[in-house]
Amino acid sequence: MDKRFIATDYENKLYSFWEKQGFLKPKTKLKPFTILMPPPNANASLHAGHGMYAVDDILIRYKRIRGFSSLWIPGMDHAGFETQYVYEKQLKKTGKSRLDFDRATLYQNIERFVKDNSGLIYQQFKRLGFLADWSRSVFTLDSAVLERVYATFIKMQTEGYVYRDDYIVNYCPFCGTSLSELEVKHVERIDPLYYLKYGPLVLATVRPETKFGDTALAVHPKDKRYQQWIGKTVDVQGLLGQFKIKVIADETVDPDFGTGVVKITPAHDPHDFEVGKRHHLKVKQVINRQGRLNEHTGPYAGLKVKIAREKIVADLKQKGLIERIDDQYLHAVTVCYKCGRDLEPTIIPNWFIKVKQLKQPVIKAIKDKQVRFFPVRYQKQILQWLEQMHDWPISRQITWGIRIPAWYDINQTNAYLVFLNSQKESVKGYAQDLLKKYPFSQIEAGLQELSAPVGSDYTISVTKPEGQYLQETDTFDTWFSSGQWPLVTLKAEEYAYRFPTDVLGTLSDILPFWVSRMLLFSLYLKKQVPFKNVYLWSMVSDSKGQKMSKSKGNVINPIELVEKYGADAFRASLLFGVAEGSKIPLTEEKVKAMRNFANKIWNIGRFLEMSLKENSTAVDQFELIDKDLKTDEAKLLEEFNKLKAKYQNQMDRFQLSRTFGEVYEFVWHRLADEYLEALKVELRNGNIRTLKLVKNIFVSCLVLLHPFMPFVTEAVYQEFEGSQASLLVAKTT
RNA sequence: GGCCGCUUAGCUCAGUUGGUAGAGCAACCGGUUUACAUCCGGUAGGUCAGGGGUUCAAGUCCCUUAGCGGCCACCA
Repeated sequence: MDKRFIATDYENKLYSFWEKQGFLKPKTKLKPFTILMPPPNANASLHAGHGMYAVDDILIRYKRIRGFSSLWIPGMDHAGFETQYVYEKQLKKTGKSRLDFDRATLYQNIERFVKDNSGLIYQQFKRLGFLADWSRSVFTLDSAVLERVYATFIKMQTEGYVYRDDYIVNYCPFCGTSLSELEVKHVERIDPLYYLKYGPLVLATVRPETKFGDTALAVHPKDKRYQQWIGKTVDVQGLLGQFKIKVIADETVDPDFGTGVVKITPAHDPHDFEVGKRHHLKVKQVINRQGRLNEHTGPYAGLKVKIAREKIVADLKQKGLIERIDDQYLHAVTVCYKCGRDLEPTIIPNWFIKVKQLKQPVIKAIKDKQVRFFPVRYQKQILQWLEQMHDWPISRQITWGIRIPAWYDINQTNAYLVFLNSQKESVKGYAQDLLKKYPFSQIEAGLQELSAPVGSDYTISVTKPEGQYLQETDTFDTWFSSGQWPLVTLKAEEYAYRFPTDVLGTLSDILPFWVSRMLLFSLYLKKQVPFKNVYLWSMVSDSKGQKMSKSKGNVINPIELVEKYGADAFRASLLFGVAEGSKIPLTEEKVKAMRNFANKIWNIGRFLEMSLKENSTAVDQFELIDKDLKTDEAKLLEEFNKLKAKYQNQMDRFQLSRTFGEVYEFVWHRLADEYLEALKVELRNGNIRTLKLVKNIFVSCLVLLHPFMPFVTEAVYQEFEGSQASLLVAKTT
């Protein structure tokens, strides 16, 4: 044995050994243990956060050693929004944009882009030693997944869970899609607050450019200052001339904000949209999806929001319609979590899932502990989130994803269409007008976008119906398909045996997006929870607890660490001394410390191997009986047995970090520092009585450590037992 | 504003039903005739955020204050 454990000499060799031995696949006819891997983005490469997938691997190996039929099924996610964003960024470098392509071509291009960039992450997972059954990998755009997603959608449609409605969504004009409430970020910002004169009243707003879409003014019903105006109509001098507007009373108006009077713009503000619904106000859109003012805004039509605002403010000032400006107004703005730009609340017809009934079984299952959360505090969080979950908008205005299988008869539906004509020019307009100028086939071939008004008839079908039908251009929200992950990864015949699966290990921040949706779909379609335990981990951060990001320049490339210190060291560093559910600071120092531990394990093995060899004749003849143990020997054995009992107990409760720490402590500071140091003296005196005992204890420790540090433990074990031996099937006490 | 969590050695953090504090890294002193210097032995360093309470005994339980963080809601 070498003086040191050189990880790179062993890792690839051992991994292919495990592969050849068939350890990536489960043994049948044993108690099942199943984990579904959270599918990483298909075009992703390994980042530090993926390191925590090691948690799954630890459990898979632990259970395998304990005699379970461990199965870890991997997969990849098409990650609609994320991927299209990355693709478009790259496209931009070539001077093009998605608008240069028809939908079908764009899809194909992204598909090729993903194909070219995928697969790398599995290679990197293998370097980390993951015992997943790669042959069973599922991609979220595989035909089996599509079938499942369509079938679910059709079932939901049939059972009345699907509807279309105009909805005010957070629309990102830059990314060209609406974002769910979970995908928006709130940032605090100082903006000017304008006090505008509306006839006899004055109101405060940060968005004067939406004034053309105002359909009411509102005050608090108990506000003494404005009682006389409630229900009345006031005459207002505006930029486009004189107009009348009604004053309404609504409880949600904060009398302390500004003057206590607010303008209601249902088309461009979520709160106003709700108020508008309550008071049956007109919805008047004045900003389009490109983030520009539209034809209802007179001279401002065509201007981008920010520029329009400046101009409008200037004109208002000139006309004396601004009372004052508070330029130190601190408020929260919703921005796109992806590109960081201001979102434009916009009315867009959307597809929705009614969740009121669907979520009830989920809440019940969680309360009944059919699913358990580790750490437990997340149980409360997900319950809180479910309680106030409202209807789920499942449509996204992006191309990369599963296209909603709804078809519109274009002669009956006056949909808004955008397509590229045969000269590759962009044409926009309503179907009825366009069909007079262009043949249907040209519209169909060049189609980029279709937006059918709410209430349009549609046909749900996986294939195109007979006639002049165009398919919905919206795709399903990524989580609509990945939410059905547990229902597309197992084979039909496995459900009786492996479902619900045992553990879902994933990042805590996708608890609402993913975990809750999987529960929802699974309980809806299978009447069962998809997994019994949810193990949540947090962000891997830098040494100061800050999130790694390119802009901060604190990104650590895990593969570099693996190359330098070994996969075991990297894995262990993410577990050692980390509280379950807390942030996981990753530092090179820590990886180094764990590399040292791997080396320690190696050298304990080396020492024992050398000692056994030197004294082989004496050792062979000597048998130590339990009752002959001296106090310190008995004590060591007792401590080890205690550790082992604790180990099992804690591992089953997912206290991985603590368990690992305790084994570390025992192996290094107890077994090596104390016992082996004492044993050295004995050996010098030719006393070999405990050598076998210590070796057995050490090998048992290797078993305990194996899930955490698979490579070094297996390497040492093979030094003892030969190159075909494996801890994964070792028979130890 | 609602719910949850955190505050322990210079840094990052452990500390399971309450029994006078630990690890890793960093620092200091000493030690290499071969298991490992990726090591061993030792030293220093904490009024366990502040205050109050329960108890024979509190880092650990209860109340409270402050600061930090997470989730949610609001934000015209």
